[in-house]
Amino acid sequence: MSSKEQYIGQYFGIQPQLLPQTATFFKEHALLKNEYFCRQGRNCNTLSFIRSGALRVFAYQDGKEVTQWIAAEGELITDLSSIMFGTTARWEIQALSDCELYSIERNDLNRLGDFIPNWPNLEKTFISKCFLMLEDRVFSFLSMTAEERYQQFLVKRMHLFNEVPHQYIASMLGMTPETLSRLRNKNLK
Amino acid sequence: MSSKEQYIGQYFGIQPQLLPQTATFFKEHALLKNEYFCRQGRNCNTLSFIRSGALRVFAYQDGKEVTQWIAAEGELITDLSSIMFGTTARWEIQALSDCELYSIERNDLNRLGDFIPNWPNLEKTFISKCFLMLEDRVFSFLSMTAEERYQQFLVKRMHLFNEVPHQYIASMLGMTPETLSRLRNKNLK
DNA sequence: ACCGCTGGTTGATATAGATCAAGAAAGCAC
DNA sequence: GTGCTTTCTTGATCTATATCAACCAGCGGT
Repeated sequence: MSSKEQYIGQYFGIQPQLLPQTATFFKEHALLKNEYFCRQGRNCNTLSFIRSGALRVFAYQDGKEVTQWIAAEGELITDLSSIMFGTTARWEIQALSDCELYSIERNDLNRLGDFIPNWPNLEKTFISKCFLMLEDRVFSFLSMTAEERYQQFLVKRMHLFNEVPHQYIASMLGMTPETLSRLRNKNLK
Repeated sequence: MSSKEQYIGQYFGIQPQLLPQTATFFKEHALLKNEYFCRQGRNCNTLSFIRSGALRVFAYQDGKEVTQWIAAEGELITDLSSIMFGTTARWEIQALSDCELYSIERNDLNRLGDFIPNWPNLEKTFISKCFLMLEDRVFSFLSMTAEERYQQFLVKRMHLFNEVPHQYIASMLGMTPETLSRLRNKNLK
């Protein structure tokens, strides 16, 4: 089984015998560091598995960039609003390093249901899990201090510290780079 | 068309001719103030439209109640994890006032697809919208002050101020009741 | 009408985290 | 390797918001 089939199979839970056919819809595609996967206000018709590299999802607020999310190897990246509803993208998505992606276009995505019997359910399951993750994230802002959010991040996604600039991690956690730096320092001792 | 059919039709975008059949799955059911719709750690097998009243979704953190969300008339209430995946509920959900609900049980929900042709898609659309709402909420914590979140809440859901205790609104917005009180006071002048 | 309780307001003080500024380190191009 | 740019760290100060405490108002029950 190709690496591409493995990624797709794991993520969506597609039956092995359907994997080869499914995989043909996903094209390999590369992105150089700093290239944009998607621009706010334009259409984003692509959903991609990240085979290598990392991307950040952000938007401008009062002239500053606010990082909503960082996606890394083994995860999916897209602008959900655009891919689901055909609206213009809500987010800027930019490569933080050179990326290798397996990408499917919106019209092909909508055709997966033609031969994967329970596709709409798999899709529903996938989005539900994303929803639950965001629920946890909202709760973390309601109930945790910056330090606690940092600790939680350490446990869940420590590897990102070696892969992406810390300033973006800080923004994603809702703190300044200075605060993140001090927390790191404090926790080393 | 009954009020029940209207609620359901509006929310999920079900074709008019299927509405009567769909509506039979939703039972009217009442909840008294302070009664629990769902308890954390137990199963929550119900999804309900709120015909009247309001409920709050919360969890305990360090002995304190943290309000994740308040749902009011015209909205849906459930524990998504429990209803989707059959897990135990992540949240406590309690009636803030006497409530009239239109409720469907989990097994009936799963049977709607038998006669509503594009049901899985309608469900997917519904959850996607919830996801986008949470995305905005996360962004509000990353990029806005307590005062800005309050202002935004005023525009979107001002009516809740007359319906539920302010302390829960404060918690949901990520601030203390004292801060909310001061912001309200400041903005009246 | 009165009592109690829950929720809201107001003031005084404390503090987590932001901001501003300067320097150090780490990447990257040539 | 050298220099330039970007990122990270550290320190000093400031500020939004939390905390603590007291008081007040409204409402439901009797």
